[in-house]
Amino acid sequence: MKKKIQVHVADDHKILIEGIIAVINTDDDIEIEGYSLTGKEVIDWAEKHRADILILDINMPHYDGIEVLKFFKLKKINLKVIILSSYDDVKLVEEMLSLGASGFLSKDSAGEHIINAIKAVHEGEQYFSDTIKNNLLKLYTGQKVKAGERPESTIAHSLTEREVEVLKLIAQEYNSPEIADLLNISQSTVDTYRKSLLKKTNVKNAVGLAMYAVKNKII
Amino acid sequence: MKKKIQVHVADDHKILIEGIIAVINTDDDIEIEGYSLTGKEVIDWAEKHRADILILDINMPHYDGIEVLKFFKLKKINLKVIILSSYDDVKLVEEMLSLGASGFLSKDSAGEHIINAIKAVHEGEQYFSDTIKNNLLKLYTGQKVKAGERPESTIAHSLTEREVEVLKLIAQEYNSPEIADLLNISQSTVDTYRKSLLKKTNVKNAVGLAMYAVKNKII
DNA sequence: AGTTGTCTCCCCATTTATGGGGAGAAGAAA
DNA sequence: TTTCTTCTCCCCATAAATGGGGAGACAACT
Repeated sequence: MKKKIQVHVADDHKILIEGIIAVINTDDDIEIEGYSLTGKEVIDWAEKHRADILILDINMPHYDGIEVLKFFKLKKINLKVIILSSYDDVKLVEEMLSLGASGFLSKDSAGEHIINAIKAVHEGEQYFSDTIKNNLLKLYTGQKVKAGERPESTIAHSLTEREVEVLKLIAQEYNSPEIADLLNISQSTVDTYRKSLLKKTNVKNAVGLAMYAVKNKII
Repeated sequence: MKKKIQVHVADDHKILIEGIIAVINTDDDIEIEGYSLTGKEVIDWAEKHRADILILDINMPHYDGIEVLKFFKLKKINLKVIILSSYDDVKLVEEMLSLGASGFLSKDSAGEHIINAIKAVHEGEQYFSDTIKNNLLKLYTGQKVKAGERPESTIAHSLTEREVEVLKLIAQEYNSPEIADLLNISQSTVDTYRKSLLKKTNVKNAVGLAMYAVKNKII
């Protein structure tokens, strides 16, 4: 008998985990190795255990999916990861690809796609659910992409370190005088960063910057 | 044979719906009437169909759970609703209670609780999952609550409809002149709403308002 | 040696936002 | 009827944010 594909599931919503387990149990080639409810649990698990595939939610308490992927990269843990993302997370696909993710499943997609994703990724392929593919298309329309090239990132336009620092503080309701004080620079400098942040992120005002920070998980 | 309890499920994540259906199918007294993937679908469904219990996610595209409840109230649709909430939504419990919700299930809780919740609510009781109860306790610690009285809301201080409208627009990067134009009111009025929003939500500035809107799923 | 990027600071001006107050009209609730 | 809430608008003033420009110091890279 062929060895079954071992799958570990990480999501903070237990009901969703139960759903995935229920779906996976309908397939004879795959079995659940276990599950984790927080990013920390995933990291702890990964240090002592192994599975063929990890299904990973991005948005979890106590270390989110991105941090988990970074940890794997740092520790050179080689594990095939399928990202389970909600519609908002699509913009992070590139970052997650570069961090070693192999597949992307939208939570909107039907459970049956999980099976296909697991099998494809297990064979070494990449897998993107239709919803994700459509959202990616929307995101990149207007950008010409030559074959073999990756499109330029539309987001996180290489903000500099200092800009990110200022952005974080703006998103935490600090105003310019306060930020100047916290970073030990003049208010003029802070205002200069505000201007460059507005240009680079292409938003209208501080509220836009805060929303940008949220969407790009900068805070 | 006793008639089974008919349940309709509304959530934008199909996998989660499948999980709930799988759990519910383990119980002989309950059966799934159908499901909806957006708030709009729920409203359309409610106009023509009926079930005993609706399990409703708060955070959905195209009319969120709150709006669905408001619609029910407006149309005097009498349907027992169990809210399926993620950890962030707890602060909205009071608002949803006043809108007629009968139960609150955390997505963190195990699937078995769904069965208990459905049966309790069907008997006319209220049901709160432990996670929700704990979070509510945290929220209200420090406030003395006399028996029989409802604690005063610490947040979401019953923002008025108009305030919520303005808040949504602020969180979408509109400034006061633009909001005045969009709502056909004077800029003075918009600024009055800004002030009352700042007081009620206890944040420092427009960025804080936007973050409040995000946290409370108002946008 | 020259270019480029980042960090730092300043000038100017205008527009927005914030903070305090008051107040009328309409409707709901007590 | 009186009270309360909500929505609407205004006055005042100061603080903050935005938009344009320039510019020096320093490190890294070509």
